[in-house]
Amino acid sequence: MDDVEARRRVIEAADRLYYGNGIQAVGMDRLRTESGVSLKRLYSLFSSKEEIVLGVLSHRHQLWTQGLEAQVSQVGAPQDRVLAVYDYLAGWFTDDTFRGCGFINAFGEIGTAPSIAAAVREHKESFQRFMVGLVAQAGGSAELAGYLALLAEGAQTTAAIAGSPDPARQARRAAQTLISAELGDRTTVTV
Amino acid sequence: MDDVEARRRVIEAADRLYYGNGIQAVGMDRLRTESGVSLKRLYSLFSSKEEIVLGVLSHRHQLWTQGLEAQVSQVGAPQDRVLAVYDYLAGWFTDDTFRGCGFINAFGEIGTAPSIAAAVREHKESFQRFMVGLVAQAGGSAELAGYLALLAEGAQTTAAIAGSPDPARQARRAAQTLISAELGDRTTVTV
DNA sequence: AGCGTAAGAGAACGATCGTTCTCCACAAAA
DNA sequence: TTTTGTGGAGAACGATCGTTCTCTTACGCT
Repeated sequence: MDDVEARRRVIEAADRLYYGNGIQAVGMDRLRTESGVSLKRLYSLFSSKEEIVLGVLSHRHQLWTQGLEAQVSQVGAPQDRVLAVYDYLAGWFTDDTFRGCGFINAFGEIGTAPSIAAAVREHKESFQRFMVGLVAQAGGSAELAGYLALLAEGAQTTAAIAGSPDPARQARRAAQTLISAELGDRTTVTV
Repeated sequence: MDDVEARRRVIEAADRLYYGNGIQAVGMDRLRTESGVSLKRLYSLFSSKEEIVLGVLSHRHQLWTQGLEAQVSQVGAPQDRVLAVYDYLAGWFTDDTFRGCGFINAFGEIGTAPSIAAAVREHKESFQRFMVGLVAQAGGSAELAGYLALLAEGAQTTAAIAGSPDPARQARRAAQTLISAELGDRTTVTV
């Protein structure tokens, strides 16, 4: 097993364990057992647990971004591409391992560590930028994109706590209303 | 110091420490030191740390509810009473100890404990009911109330992570748009 | 074959976790 | 004054934390 493969196994196991149980609740011994990577190797690949957490967040950011872009790319009409964000959320919320946004959870638990707080902030800023671009393609303002991002964030926490995927559809309908209010209804082409 | 006063000191210290540092990061020794209540007394007042966390959540629920109702009660016009929710958030977000919603944080960190998850769920359901009532007074639907609750939830996490109180005002403007879309603009009386 | 070295398993380290127990001081009752 | 008992301070408990170290095995090189 080379270093690349070992890192992959560690990050994958850590992501699953930290996300499902909380970060502090999972010790290095458990991570060793479930990743199959010895403690010595773990500490040669990562300098500390905090580095592993940062690696997990980076990995999660990639998965999120790729999944989101894949969902959006399946849709053509600019306004529907914006709404596809909430369809992506709806699919995620029905995953039975769903337990809210891993970044928000990490921030609440160990956001006092500056490097963790920074990683979470960057992820959320990246999502904001993504929404601004997507909304701009539909002719909408950055202000509108901010509203739609708030709805997406609210849907994530509400779905996690209520244990229901419904907030995704609810957020989608609210987004439709906000888009229509700024842009008018463009489901039929106007010239 | 009677039991009532001792409980008050424990809950107050625990709330401050857990909210500011995360729950698992604060041990019973620190809680003993900062509350001034001995470990023996602590365990005669509460059967376990989990009971203390539940007490903190209950206390936080009371503070939140009272503060919210106080803010809303200062306003007369039904639509403005709805918007006062976001003014309450704006005030909270500027508190320099603000670190997001304590319930969301607790859920992410130790939501695997059923009693904690239940307490968080009840708090959020209570807020949903509050919004439904408030929106109904303005002639709005439960569906609209759901949208406005999502905005409030999203504003809390976004403000915490971005470290800015601005999402409160952003959510307020989005809420205004959603209210106008369902009810029309009622800032001047229409007959 | 003999030697050097990297990596494995997991014991060990000091610290701290939640919880319990011991010991002592002081106040009320006899 | 002596006895009894309640509650405080904090030591102690076993477990587990993140991290390091030891010991052993096994493989590459000459």
